[in-house]
Amino acid sequence: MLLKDSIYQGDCLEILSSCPNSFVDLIITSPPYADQRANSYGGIAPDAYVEWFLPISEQLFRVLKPTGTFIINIKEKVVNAQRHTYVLELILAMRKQGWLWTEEFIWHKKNCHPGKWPNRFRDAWERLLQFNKSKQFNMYQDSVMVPVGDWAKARLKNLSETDKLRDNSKVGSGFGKNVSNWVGRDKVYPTNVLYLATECANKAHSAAFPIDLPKWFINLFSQPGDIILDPFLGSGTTALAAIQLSRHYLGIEISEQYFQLAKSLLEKESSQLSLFESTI
Amino acid sequence: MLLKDSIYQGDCLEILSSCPNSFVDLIITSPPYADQRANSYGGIAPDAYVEWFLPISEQLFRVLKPTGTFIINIKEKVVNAQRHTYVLELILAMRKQGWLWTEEFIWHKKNCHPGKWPNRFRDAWERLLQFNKSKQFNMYQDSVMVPVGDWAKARLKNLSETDKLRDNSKVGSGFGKNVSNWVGRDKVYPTNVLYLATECANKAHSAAFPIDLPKWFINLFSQPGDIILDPFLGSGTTALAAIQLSRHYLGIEISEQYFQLAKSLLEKESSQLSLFESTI
DNA sequence: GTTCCGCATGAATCGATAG
DNA sequence: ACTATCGATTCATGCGGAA
Repeated sequence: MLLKDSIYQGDCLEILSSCPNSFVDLIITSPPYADQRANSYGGIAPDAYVEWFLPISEQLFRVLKPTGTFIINIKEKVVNAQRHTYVLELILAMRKQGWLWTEEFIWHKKNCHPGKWPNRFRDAWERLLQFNKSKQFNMYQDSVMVPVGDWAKARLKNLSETDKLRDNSKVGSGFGKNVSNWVGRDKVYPTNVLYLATECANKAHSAAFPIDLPKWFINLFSQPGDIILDPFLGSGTTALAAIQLSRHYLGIEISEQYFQLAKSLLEKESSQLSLFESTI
Repeated sequence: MLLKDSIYQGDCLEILSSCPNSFVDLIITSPPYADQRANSYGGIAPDAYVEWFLPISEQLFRVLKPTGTFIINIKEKVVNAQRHTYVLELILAMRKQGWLWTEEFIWHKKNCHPGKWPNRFRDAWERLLQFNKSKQFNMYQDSVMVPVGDWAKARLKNLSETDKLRDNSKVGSGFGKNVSNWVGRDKVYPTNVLYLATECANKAHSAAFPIDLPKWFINLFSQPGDIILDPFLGSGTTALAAIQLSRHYLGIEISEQYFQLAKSLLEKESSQLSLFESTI
């Protein structure tokens, strides 16, 4: 039996087996991409990726509540000058397991990895696949509404000199017309594209994705007190986001090194939180 | 035998059959989405989409030069509260036809259609799938370079100074190369995400993509004088882009109404162009 | 105390070289 | 022929020391 607000070190398939059915409200994870993180996961070969992941997604299906959501952050790598198809095949295979493929959000990365090649540009986006067990899943859209002020500010920023040239678009003229759709409203709903920067590598503790990413989905698909699971915890970003939003968390990480890092970061966060609460 | 700089009205499968092998340099198209444009295409059902498209992509494979590129703008629709899988299946099936799935660009729509649903947000992106016949395809990256990000303005005021030092520290053999790459640099290569407004040049119709989209790919994957094909021409945006960039075009459109619209728009553009040329 | 600037560092990919 | 390793390429970001 797993405890709430805990993280476990070990193989997620093993640890998940001691988790009850219909236990968690939301799963957010970023599994190791094919051939990445070879030291902890043995570098799953692209051709073997689906086969490797399916037993895990089967367990995740079991532990997720019927109203819950599963968000998976993934991107196919280039193999032999082509995009590999393991992500496409994974979606098709998970549907056969019973998952509903509800939506595909896009993480548009503000700062992607540099590089230059004769046949392709830098990869500036990743998939955020949303899976559900039923059509009646919990979604709290109002919690992620964007204030019109911010929205306008963001759009105006895009009209800066540089961005005008970058996009080579006529937003200048078309802008007013579209703005008029929103004038008078306090908040607007976001879209299915998230435009965020990756966390910089030389930050104190870099993570695969920025904390705003799990935070956004936690707000959207859960309520305070719900349980958030991340079976590939890494440095603990998902659990950190859960704490900061008053949700319970459950984390699994196979690598001793990442586990210790996550542990210390979470302890630090918790102590700061209780310190803060005691001073109120 | 098809003529350059012409558009044809009829079924693209039929008309393509009279097109020679290895004839066109670049194909850009936005095929009718499943269940859309029901009046012209009989509303292809999502489940029948792949079956309907494969004979067409087979013809396109034949008419494309070995160094050419095929760009297809597509997005799966929502069926029964799920994203349908016909696009994923189409990619897998086209690979079996011999196509290489080189890349997936994202069109991040700046101002997407407003709307609200209980279980999803507004859809602000579409796929731009790149297929090739061989790994050695033509790509002219310099033609689509964009201004460097804002960070450079604030930080690289003394760039030349820095780069001189950087270059001097290296061995003399590389002299000049690195300097020319960086001194006075104000442009960088773009990424695989295109952030464009949905606004299209002519508002008489809907569904078409903005002309900057085909223009970007025409600049990237072809040279002046090359032949650009769009087997689902619609209102003629692709051909218009080709004209404006001094490429030859070839367009096919089944709908009489769209065909006439494209024809008049192209004639107008051509006459303006020749008028402009005669005044030089 | 602000602002400025040098520097290291990436969920990367390709081509060449080596075994 | 086929796999493994390595160097070259690129640009946005945060930290820390300097002005």
